[in-house]
Amino acid sequence: MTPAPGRRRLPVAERREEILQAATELIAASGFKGVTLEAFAAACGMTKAGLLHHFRSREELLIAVLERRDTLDLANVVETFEPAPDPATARAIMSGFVRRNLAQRSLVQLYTMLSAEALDPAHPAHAYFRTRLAEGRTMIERYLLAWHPRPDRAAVDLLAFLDGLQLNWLRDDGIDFLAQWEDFADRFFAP
Amino acid sequence: MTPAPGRRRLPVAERREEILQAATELIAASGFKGVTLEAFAAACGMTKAGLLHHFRSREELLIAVLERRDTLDLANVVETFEPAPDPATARAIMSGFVRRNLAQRSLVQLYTMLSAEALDPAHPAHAYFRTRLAEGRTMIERYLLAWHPRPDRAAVDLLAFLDGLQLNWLRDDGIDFLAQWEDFADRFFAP
DNA sequence: GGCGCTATCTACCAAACGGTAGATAAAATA
DNA sequence: TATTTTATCTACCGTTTGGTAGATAGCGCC
Repeated sequence: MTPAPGRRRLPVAERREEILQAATELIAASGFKGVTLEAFAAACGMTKAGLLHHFRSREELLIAVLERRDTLDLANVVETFEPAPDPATARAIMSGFVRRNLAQRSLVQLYTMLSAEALDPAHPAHAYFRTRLAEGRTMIERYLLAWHPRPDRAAVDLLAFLDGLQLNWLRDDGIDFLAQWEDFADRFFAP
Repeated sequence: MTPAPGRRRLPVAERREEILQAATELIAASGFKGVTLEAFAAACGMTKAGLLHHFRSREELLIAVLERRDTLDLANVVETFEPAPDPATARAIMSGFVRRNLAQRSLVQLYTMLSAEALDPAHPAHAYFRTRLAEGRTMIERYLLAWHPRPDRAAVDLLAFLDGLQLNWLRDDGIDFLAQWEDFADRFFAP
């Protein structure tokens, strides 16, 4: 990537971050199965061996990518749910969430591709996604949709629509994500 | 698979069909990238070389799998759309579609995993899914939802919800697909 | 029963893969 | 400047991969 004349030596934290960023983009583009160690390394101007000095295996790199996204993204969302909001606030919260996703297309694609790959029980991230997504749904059901007559059904409804809309938006960026969301929300949060 | 004592010789059409069925299930379980030629072959009790006698490459096998599903599944749906139905009929048609999908979980998983993999422009099935899904959406928009004030938006809404619900159902089969669908339909087809 | 066709097999190959071992060089410290 | 530390590299290994070449055997037809 950089026109390194020979060898570029970075402090550990910095190099790790650089690798994780590059890996995130690569996985977003081609899925985890679709990217080789060599490719991960080349993307930040190193060799396989150099990368493996920071992550002991390709699989460990994947886990690190996922955990990084968690710490970056989840922390500031949790407290938003206290106290349990009314419908209008819930809608506003979700709209904020939608808007943030809209601005991070490649990250959305990472999660979409990976979580589909990981439907296979043999996939290294299978367990991660199972628990991660179940937790997310429970949280939405308990806090965000506490006002709803059937929070369990509603949570599945909401997540299904958002997941599906993301998927279709990734396939065809002509889709007006925000407008579609507001349409849905009009019905979903109606009295 | 079969306890073939030595060598099992089948008529071409029969063998091709057997291979395609097995491949469909394997891809459904692990995605296309996740299954090797050897695995495809072994699943119907052959060797790689034997399989490659029927499909010249692994990629050609994938295309054949997709085209087979098209011919099996699409033909009898098209005429259902003539003439353009009213809302109640449209809902009934979609319910039928949902019910059929429910009965073919592994086929649904095949499409879900593959179409996510194929978000990568370098994927062998990328073009296939782009055109296939766009056509489907157009058809729904023009015929099935002709009665709707905004058929374009509605088509995206409907497909997004169904895709997302499928995805979540594959992740967690505790989800009551049919009930969720009827919930959604109550709102979607409301006056 | 003998013959031809071809579906299938055994054996192999080159390339790509994840990962390891040991050499090298860039900083930090003294 | 000399020494230590360690981030990075070069070179390699064993395995798995998609695919090929040529031998073998099951079936239809005379």
